[in-house]
Amino acid sequence: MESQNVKDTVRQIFTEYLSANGHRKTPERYAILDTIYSIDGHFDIDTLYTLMADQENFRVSRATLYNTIILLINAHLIIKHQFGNSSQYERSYDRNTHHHQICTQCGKVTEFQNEELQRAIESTKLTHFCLSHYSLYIYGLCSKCARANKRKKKNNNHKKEK
Amino acid sequence: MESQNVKDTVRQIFTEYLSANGHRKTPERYAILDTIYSIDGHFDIDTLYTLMADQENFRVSRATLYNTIILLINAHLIIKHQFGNSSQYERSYDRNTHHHQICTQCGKVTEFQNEELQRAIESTKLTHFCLSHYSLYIYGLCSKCARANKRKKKNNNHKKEK
DNA sequence: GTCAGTGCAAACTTTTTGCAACTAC
DNA sequence: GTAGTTGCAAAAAGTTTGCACTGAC
Repeated sequence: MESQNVKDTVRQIFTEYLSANGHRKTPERYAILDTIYSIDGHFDIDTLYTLMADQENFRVSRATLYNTIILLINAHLIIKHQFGNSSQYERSYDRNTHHHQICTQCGKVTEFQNEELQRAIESTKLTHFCLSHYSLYIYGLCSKCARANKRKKKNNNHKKEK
Repeated sequence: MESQNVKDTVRQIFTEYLSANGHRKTPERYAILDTIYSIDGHFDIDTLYTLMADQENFRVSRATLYNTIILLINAHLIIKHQFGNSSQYERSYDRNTHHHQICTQCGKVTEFQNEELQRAIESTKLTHFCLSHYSLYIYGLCSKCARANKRKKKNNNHKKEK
């Protein structure tokens, strides 16, 4: 789907959500949705704030960002993650299901897809629970940090031998 | 394994970790480890602080709790979760692998086990990444909230009909 | 004796809240 | 016109940091 089509579609979904829940269709809300759907990958509130402040887009306050984010989560247009210190968000419409690898050393987050895993999770029978979405976070060492550690260990051994 | 045995074992693991990394074996650190290993399920810093302040155990400051928690994570004796506002922790030694269901409405977190799912995740081939541990969070509605919503919807329909 | 670790309070970061002004309906 | 929204600033909540003191080694 083309980028503009996606933006139009999510705007429509958002409009329906706002109407259905008696919320107003303010220009701020649409500007925020538009900006979010022009970001690839994760973002936090501060990044979004700066992005909207810098570009000619639209100037909105942090409070409005937080308010709108809640609406967008409820409208299933974005999902929230909590790795690291601040909350991270990502758009959820027209994006492939993916999982997250988080390096416990440098904090780097990478995404990966795995259909088999996806199937396994989605076909899990849950008791007393109605699934909406899920997040799988895999923690460990990225190749860069693993290599750095190896080198460090080697150096330490050399020191000891002296 | 008996509770006391577990506590002895983790204390030993912690001792080895501290020695290996040139950290001191302070009474505060062991008191914190002991308290954590007498808690079932999740806890946050504040809960731990209150628990240790109330009981005769040992009085430690929040700063020390944060410091020690980091050591315990690195020693693989506890793992960190980030649902809701504050970070949650749980002991990881001698506890069954489990996944988390989080109600998006009331925030309640429940654990469940599923060996098939566990196998699927653990057998996933990762590229450029060395797995240490993982967390699967399933979001949705708990049965209580799902029922409450149904009732609410019904009432709204009745109102509209008037 | 030395320096890592501790307690305390202050600082910092992220998020929430109260309130006056604004505007979508 | 009115009530839901916005922006701002203040407050709250969670975590980190600086510093003097303590105690493990």
